[in-house]
Amino acid sequence: MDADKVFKALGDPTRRKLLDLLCEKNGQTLGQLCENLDMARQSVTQHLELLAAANLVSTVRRGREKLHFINPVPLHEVYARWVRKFERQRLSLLHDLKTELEGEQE
Amino acid sequence: MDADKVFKALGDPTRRKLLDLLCEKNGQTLGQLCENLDMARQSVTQHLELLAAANLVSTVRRGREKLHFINPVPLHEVYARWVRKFERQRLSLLHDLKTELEGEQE
DNA sequence: TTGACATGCAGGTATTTGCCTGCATATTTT
DNA sequence: AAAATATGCAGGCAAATACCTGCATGTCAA
Repeated sequence: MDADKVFKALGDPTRRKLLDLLCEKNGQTLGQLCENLDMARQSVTQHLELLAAANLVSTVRRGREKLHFINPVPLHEVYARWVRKFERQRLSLLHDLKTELEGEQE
Repeated sequence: MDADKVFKALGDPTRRKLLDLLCEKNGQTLGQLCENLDMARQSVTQHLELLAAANLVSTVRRGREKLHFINPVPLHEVYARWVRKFERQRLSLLHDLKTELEGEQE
């Protein structure tokens, strides 16, 4: 998994909205997704390409349509490998120092 | 919490490295952080400003130094409010459809 | 007080990004 | 086959981004 691509992909609100849309209804076509995204089709395509590069979305061709499916695995991996360690960190010691110092000056 | 700022802040590898550095040793000065980040001090400052804007880092002045502290709360909030719903989603029905369709063409 | 040190401020530039339009291709429908 | 539909490809532009350098300010120590 390329964590950088995942974070980059999530860094844009349009792309997060695309994931939201696919979360509501998986397997939507490009056209369907465009209906909810006040911008040109080609822009949506580019966003979807980035999501696909991050492996957050995979596609299936069905005739002239292209169906888009969300893949939650990279999200979970990013959380498990990266976010988690910040959550359960014992920052308390230095956090107390910080709070103390803040009390001095604020 | 401004989720957009948090995602934006996390979208850059340098800023994630800054969080990593602060995770290893909280309360570091700008100078200390620069030592680990092969780029000009001013660039690091700008990255730290973005992290602060996302409330991922808070600072305390101590004399001529500026101490940087990591704040894991926005990370947890982003996970709880946004990432989580993708993890425990029942994408199975349509996922099965997708798998089936993939089988047809691949 | 003077010099060394830590950071702040103000631009300047090259690259990336997000968006667009115009035309091409592929598939279905009539 | 021809028209309608769904998507792909190529290029172009403005704004944002990630860097930088040079100078200013504030703080500590000799």
